[in-house]
Amino acid sequence: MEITSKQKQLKEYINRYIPFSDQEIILFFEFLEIKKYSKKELLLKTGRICNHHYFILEGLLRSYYIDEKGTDRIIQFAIENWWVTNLESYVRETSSTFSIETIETSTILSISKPNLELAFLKIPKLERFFRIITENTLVAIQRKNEYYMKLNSKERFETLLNSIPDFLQRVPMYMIASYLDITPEYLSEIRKKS
Amino acid sequence: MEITSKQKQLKEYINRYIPFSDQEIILFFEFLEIKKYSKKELLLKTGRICNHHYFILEGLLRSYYIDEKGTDRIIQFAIENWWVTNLESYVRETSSTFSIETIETSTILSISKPNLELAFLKIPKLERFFRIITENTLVAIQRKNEYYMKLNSKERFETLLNSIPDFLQRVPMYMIASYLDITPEYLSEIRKKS
DNA sequence: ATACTTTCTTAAGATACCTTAAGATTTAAA
DNA sequence: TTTAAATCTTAAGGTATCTTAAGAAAGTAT
Repeated sequence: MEITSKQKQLKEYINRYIPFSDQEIILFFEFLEIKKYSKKELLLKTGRICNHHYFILEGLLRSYYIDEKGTDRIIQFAIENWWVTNLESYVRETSSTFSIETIETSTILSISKPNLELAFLKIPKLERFFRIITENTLVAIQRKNEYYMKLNSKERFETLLNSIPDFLQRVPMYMIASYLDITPEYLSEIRKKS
Repeated sequence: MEITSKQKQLKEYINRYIPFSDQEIILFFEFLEIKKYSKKELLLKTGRICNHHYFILEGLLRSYYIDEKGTDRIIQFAIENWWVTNLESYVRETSSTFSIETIETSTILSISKPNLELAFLKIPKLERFFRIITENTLVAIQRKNEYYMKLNSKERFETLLNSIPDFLQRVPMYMIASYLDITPEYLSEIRKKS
């Protein structure tokens, strides 16, 4: 049986961490759903329980909440070949404190909690794989914290651009400001000085 | 075979997440080392590769680094029944960007990376257990981030005291200030106002 | 008990970043 | 092509928090 290009993309991603055969990918794919989203569609809404893991085949998402003043606060961006979820809400089955929304038109794979549990039984290697990507997520979050503590706004901005250069093209400045936890006005000043 | 009180403590902790029999605990214990540390001893030093997971049976630790101005910056405290490591350093085998040190006299279990891999083979359930505690760590870090973004210094201080009330007795103020990412002088002002 | 070290406080001046408000520019819609 | 919506910039005044420096209080060792 031939594998599709989307299956191939997922396989290449998984193979970074664990060897998976075409057979295993095809088997895993049966537990997944695929869906295309247009701009500004919600995958997860604040207040709901998150019961999926999402894998971005194509596109760009943001996780954010709206603070008491009504301002969007972006917690995280996510691009192609990233897994996204609200792990706290997923694991504890508590209502999510943030939303996940597309910034661009995006193609997303998703797996529900019951399906993931079934998949763990059918493909035991997956347990290890999900431990590893959870570890990686943790490392990424710790990195972000670290550079937040160590750097001032200007340095945070530069670090972000260095790590994902095409962000300037793909994400509006005011969203980058929100992610950096500064006002758009102040980001504008910072950029002027550079 | 009777289990020791330390084995019992670990068992009770693990049983919060996964059922483990006395037998399994005794088996797992063979992969662990136990050691007593006095105040201000290092478990992990900046620059070294972290190749252990640590479990605190008793005592209090901090993770911290020293910034370019020579000031200690505390990333995390950890108390009884917590696992501690530098996961990035452990997973990627890169040199650690922070140190882990005892604040109080502490009794610590540790497991080395090779031993943990062996233990995964002998006790497959452990793989799930470590996925779960990694998830929990991630949730805790995300929580901390969230309240850092949402709250001002005074509110952060109050939140910390509410979550771990005996911290005031166990940890000096200047360390709490460091953890809250403010100066001791400013923390002093905040507390005066309360 | 005395001296030494660690921890905590006070206060004045400095700075990073925010708020508000308005206008300029770019992008999308009719 | 014109209009409306979204995004970005500028500037003035304000606030949270820092820096420096010094002294007070508490804890520990001789």
